Amino acid sequence: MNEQYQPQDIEIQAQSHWEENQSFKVDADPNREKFYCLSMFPYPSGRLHMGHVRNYTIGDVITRYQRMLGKNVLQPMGWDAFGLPAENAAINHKVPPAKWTYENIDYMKTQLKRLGFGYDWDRELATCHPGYYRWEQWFFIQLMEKGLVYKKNAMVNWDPVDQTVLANEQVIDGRGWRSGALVERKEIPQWFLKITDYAQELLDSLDDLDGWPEQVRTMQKNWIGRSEGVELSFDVAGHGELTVFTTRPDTLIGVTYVAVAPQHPLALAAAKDNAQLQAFIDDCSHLKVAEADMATMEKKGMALGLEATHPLTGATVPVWVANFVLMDYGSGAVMSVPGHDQRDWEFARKYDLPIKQVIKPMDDTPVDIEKAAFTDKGVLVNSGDYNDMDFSVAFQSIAADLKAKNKGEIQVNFRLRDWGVSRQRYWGTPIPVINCECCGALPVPAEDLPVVLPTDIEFDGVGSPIKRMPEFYETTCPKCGGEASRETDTFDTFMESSWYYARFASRSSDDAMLDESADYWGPVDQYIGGIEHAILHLLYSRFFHKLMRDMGLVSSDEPFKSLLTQGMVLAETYYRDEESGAKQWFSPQDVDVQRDDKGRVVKATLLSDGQPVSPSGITKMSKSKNNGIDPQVMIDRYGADTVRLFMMFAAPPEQSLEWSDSGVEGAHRYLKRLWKLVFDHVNAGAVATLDASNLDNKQQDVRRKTHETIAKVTDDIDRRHTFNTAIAAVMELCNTLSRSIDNSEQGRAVMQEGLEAAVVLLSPIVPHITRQLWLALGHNSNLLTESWPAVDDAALTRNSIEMVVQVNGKLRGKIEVAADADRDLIQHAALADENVVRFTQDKVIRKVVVVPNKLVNIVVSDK
RNA sequence: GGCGGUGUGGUGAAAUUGGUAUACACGACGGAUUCAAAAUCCGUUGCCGAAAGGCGUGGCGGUUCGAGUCCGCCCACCGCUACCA
Repeated sequence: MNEQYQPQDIEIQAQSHWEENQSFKVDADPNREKFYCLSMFPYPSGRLHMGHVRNYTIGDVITRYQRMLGKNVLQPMGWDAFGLPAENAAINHKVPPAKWTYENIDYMKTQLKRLGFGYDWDRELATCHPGYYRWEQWFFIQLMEKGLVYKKNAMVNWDPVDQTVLANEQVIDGRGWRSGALVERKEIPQWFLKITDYAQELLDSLDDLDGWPEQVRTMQKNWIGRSEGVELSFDVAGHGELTVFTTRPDTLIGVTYVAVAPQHPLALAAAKDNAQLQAFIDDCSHLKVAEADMATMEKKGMALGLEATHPLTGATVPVWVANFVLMDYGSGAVMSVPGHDQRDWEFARKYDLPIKQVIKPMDDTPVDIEKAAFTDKGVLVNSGDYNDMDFSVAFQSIAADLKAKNKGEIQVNFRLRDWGVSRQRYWGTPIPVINCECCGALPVPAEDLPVVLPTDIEFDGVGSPIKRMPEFYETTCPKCGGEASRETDTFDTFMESSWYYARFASRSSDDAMLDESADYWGPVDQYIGGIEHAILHLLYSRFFHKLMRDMGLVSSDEPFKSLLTQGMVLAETYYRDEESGAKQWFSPQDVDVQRDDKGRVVKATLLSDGQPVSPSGITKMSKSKNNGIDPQVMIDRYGADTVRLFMMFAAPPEQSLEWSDSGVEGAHRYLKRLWKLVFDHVNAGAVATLDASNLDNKQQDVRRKTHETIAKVTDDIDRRHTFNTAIAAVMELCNTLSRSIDNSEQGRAVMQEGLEAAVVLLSPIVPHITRQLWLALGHNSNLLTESWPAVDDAALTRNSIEMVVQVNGKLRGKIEVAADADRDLIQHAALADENVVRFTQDKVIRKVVVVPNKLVNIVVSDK
């Protein structure tokens, strides 16, 4: 054993050993318990970032731990390879997206291997490979045939200069990011998947996902947004019926106007001979199609000059157009009750529309409807026959009256909208559809799949190149044989990431999307990824899984049994103001920080010129703030184990993690100390067999610490996933061991047991150094499959326990009592404690609370 | 705007079921070693106070023998918001 810890040598050695022995290759084996551990696959952006390192370290730790429990463990890795950044890179660097993507994959793969992650690389996949996306095309065709797919017009952000559709992130302050042109909203035909058909099931089965964080389930529940209400219609003179949905039919008598979306047929019709109205509608077309922007913009509207007849009272109310009503959602129209809805109230105030109170509080507290809307449920007033009814009675009787008049009925509504999967982009899976003038939109016949995306192209950012490639889109109709053209839109990349977990399990299936091993490995036992995916990716995957189930491809109901959502990786930011007024951002690694004698930061200067820079807080590592730390630099400097250890130690996985150079050095220092501790022990010669019944008190204390640590670390890794406290516990054990050097025969045996425990417990986190230390401690077995250490309960027993004594809740003393002491004895000892007496002697003792094994609280008051 | 989360020493954090607030680290300070520095090792380190003791988990209030933890209101910051992945 080398006296110096040399991470670069031992890590490369360990990694080639694993590679040569195919240590992480697995096959389905029905006789063994399986465990499928999956981390969200990366987008191949160029280099790994710290968020990847964190995500994949967590996954690797869990994988290695589960393997040591004796399970058949699968941990695959692949590439979410389609997407917008490849198109941006193509524009900026004049590299075709495919070439750029595959080069990135090659580089990032070497990085993942250098970090020691135990993946079964035989299962690697890239979603941009036709062998992968052909099954997605096949699946879409099955969905078309089952009627789960339809085409309709939907809104996009349109750049009139670049003649292209923009993603929300490409719209900056209402303008196209490249052209600077004012972005317009435009309706174009797009494909949709009927996720709303599964809304109820997606909601119901959330209750079964007890391995998911409560917050993610809540977010999904709110996103699906089931509500019970009434769909009803108003007659609009000369235009027929206008349908609206409301969850508050009890307020129906309080309707003072109705509002429609700017793109609503009623608004468009009214604008034909009203230039002002047309201008307003045009103005509304310069809005981003993002929910956040819609919700925070100024609420504006205009009267259409149309009147709607109230379905119950027969009164007429004006019809308005309002910019906050969404055409894509519901019927594109809402009824407005300014008295009992805050947004309606503000709108009514702004445009002088009447506000009518029809609900009062249950307890008759006065309400001033002139100051704000009263939005709570209550009792009806000013509502004729419905007066004095409470919410649920009013709900039912108004719904019944509407039904009797054939004007409405009770309906369940979901906030969830169908999933628009068309993207007007090049770098994605071609939608396998042929458009024929005679026969309409038809699926590409299964035997013609895949529809391969041409990769030998020039990409200039003005539209998608395949829209200009007749050799791609010109084809014949599979039905009539006439001239037809292919769809040139591609799929939303969420399509690829919605089923990759299942494909990993049946990676070798050549003639089907999935084979029977999808059911051996699935569902995923532990899924790990960023919290930012809490809604969309995780909901779409759950939807896809149910679609695949209903097609007989898998038998489980849900794709991911347990979910761990990891926090972001943050770093300090530093900047200088430039003359242009812009900020220049400096990498934290180029900045020197000076502290006062309390350790507070007083000054930051740039290493290169010694001049000051301004700190600007801690934010997510990003290119724009130049505060990303390259994992590769850290691996080269300290080794993979140090990076892994720091990542796991700095914060619990679900919280955000702040990068700290000195924290990394601390992690490295600890590994050096551990190495030295083992080296000194091994160097002192052979070790006798442990005789647990023949130890002195100190040896028993050390041994107890060893077994307490095994219990704590097992619980932390297995149940809590708090790797930071697991590491802290092993550090404590090492501190105890290094302070208790005992060269007696049994002292050395206790040390051997303690060091072996530390090495095995840490092995999932720092697999390279522990492999070497395991060998040094005299083992030639494979640490990867060594069984996880068991707690010896006998080692945990104590003769006496320390208990805390409080007086009125304040700590006043500590007492040592026998482990089996009864309540009276404990109380007696507590009251007799010298310091406790000082605080009780002039007082009256009101009560004594004894909490076994913990504390005694003596409640006193003045005489 | 909506939904979800976070807030504890100089810093990252710990306290798992309402029971000793600050484990484990980082930083800082003091010391040993060294020609010197780095590295390493040892010690001190929540705040106020000479001490006794008091105060202290974003703020205000409540429940309890006892609250970082439970309840109510408020503040600040972060994530998602349907075409970023």
